Amino acid sequence: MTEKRPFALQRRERVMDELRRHGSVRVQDLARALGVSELTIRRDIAALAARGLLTKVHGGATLPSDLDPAPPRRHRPASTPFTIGMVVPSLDFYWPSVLNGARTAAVAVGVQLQLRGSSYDQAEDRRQIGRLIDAGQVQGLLLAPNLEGEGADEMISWIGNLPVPTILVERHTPQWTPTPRQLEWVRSDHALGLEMAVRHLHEHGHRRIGLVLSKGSPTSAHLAQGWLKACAELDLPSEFVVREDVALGTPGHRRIIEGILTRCRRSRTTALIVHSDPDTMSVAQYFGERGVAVPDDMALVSYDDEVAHLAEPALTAVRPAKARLGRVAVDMMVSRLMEGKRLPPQRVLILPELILRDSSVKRATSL
Amino acid sequence: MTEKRPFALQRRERVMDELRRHGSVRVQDLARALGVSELTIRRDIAALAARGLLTKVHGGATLPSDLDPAPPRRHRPASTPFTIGMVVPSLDFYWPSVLNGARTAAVAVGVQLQLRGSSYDQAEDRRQIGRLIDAGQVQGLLLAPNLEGEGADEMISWIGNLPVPTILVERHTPQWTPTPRQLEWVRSDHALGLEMAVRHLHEHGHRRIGLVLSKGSPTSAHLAQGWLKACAELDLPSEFVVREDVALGTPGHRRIIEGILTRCRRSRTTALIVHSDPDTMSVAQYFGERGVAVPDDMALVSYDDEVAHLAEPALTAVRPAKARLGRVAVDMMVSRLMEGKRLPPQRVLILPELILRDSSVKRATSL
DNA sequence: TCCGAAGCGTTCATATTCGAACAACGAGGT
DNA sequence: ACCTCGTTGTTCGAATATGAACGCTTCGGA
Repeated sequence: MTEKRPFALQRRERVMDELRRHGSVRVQDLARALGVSELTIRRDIAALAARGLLTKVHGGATLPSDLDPAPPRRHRPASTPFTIGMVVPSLDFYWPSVLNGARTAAVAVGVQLQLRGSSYDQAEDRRQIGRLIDAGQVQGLLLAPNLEGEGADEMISWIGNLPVPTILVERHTPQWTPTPRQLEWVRSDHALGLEMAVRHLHEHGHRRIGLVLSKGSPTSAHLAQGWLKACAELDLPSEFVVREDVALGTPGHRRIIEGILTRCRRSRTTALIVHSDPDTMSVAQYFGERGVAVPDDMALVSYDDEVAHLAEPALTAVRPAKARLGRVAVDMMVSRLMEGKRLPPQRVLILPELILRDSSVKRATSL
Repeated sequence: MTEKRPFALQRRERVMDELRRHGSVRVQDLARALGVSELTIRRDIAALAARGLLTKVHGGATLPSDLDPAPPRRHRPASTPFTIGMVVPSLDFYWPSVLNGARTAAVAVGVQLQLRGSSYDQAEDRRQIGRLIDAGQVQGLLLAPNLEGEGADEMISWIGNLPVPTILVERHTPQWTPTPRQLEWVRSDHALGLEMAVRHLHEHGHRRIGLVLSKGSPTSAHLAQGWLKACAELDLPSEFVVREDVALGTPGHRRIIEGILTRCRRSRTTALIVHSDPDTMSVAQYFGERGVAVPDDMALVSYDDEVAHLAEPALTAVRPAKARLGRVAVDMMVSRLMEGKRLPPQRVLILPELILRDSSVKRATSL
């Protein structure tokens, strides 16, 4: 069996990923987690530090800090001393990739990016945004606040009246917003992503398809919408929708998946689209245990391609272009800061991609 | 079956495929799997890396990563020998401003722009597009074809299969398009523009508003849609819609306007939104002749701010950001040409602006 | 202030991978 | 038939990635 050790670059990506998630990393932990010597990790960290992507500290590394005694020798024409604030609801799910793209873009155009983690809670969103504003350091804001439920309208109008330009990321508003200027946003077209998944399965003969949505996610609404649209257009039954988290850690997930399996059998459903890779992997695993072969007995498509390629079989997945999202957001903000109000508001949809792997169609070509 | 070794191109497809599936590939595995020498695989990887489709690492390759120490070619400031073709349906109405923006952007980034005028006719569109393709001079196309009526679906799939990347301008498609890649577009959010006009009038007390749409324009559909949406949201009657051209040159325009006036009086309509400046001016003029004061007896908002400021009184108007549109289209195409397929498809809405002048509200400040 | 331990980085060793140079091969064109 | 051009394979010295050893540095408590 071939050594299944990740490449150096992947290791470094992992370092940056851990950093974004936890703000700091320890050499020891990483060495253990990746199964390499500490020295190797140190070398990785040194390389990343040399490019100003992190700050080396005794025992590990942290996010780049201005207090870093070794200043990054980036010879960028820092002609735009802008600082952009960014508030995202989570630092360990979905958003790290977005931040990655944002950071890269920021470095490329020479602006600072100031990050705040929030939660999926409106009060917390406002607190974090308020902190950034009050500090007076940021000239623009990229926000992904919670815009569901009660306070949505008020939140929108609050955001629209902030003293600095604002762009929503992965959020959208009613078409018209009661703000001095119409709010701008950039978001993934999740509805289209789901539609792509449905059409892919339809093309391969599936006529009864199920949808498993995670419970709390703001994307669920878009996914459901795309689902309904696709089913209507293709003349498929659209009643099979489950709204449950079924990832491995969830209490009772086995019982829930068993329920899904039963329902699939009863309705002769031959394909499932599941939101979030961990959930899909959990489903795939349970199905495997119960003798349901993927993709032969049941085709699976995951939504949100983070770790789908690590599953066995590798999962076909819809991949929102998260890095691009972050990049476009930063670019838009920079344009706005440079051109000011002259620039008409703009709303951008980034289309996801469908990555074909092994969980939806039997491979024609074998290794 | 003969041991048929795949062609180089297929091999590279395979590399990319494997990459998408598993996130990384190693030279050894591929060489073994494809029955070629490692060097060959390395050469493939090098070629793909040069196009930015993957990141080379010791031992194999990974998906393009921002940590790539050898980043793709930064755009050469002087020598981007791209030529972008652009086909627009008219050279004397609406489109000149768009072309202006496109031309400016093209000059700014150093690409050629090759222009073709078409008509609002599908056959002519295809002929013009075909000519550009056949000449073999253009690397990308910005198109504004007629996508209404019968042949729309076929037109869309024809465009989606052209051998060069394509971006629709001021057009849109069904969310999902039956094309290898989802079509991209950039367009004005006319529906929102009209909604802004309605809300503006509503804010100033108007409760019975009329809409005059021009007959042949592809924007009419969007305007009608925004109209219905706004009226529904504001709880206004939405039945007053006229679809007639009423500009000064139109035969019978006085009779039509007289009809509109009568209808306004009967339904106690106090505000009109009229598509196209010349039509609005014509209405304003006729109303003036008939003793209907603008804005006191009748508020007017024009759609499409070309000459609205020249009217007397100056017309409040919704202004689609046409120059911006052209510029964004060119920028998008340049990104696509430089970054290739790596770039996920993108769809952009440019929001119009409402320009307040004298035809909709009595000026508070009187001289 | 000092001390021990954990962490760090230099140097060397080793396995692996890379790519330049040249040879071999095969498909088209003349 | 011949040539040419582009692709592929082989060989081999160079480059790279990693790890072990060992002395130096830094940290955090006494």
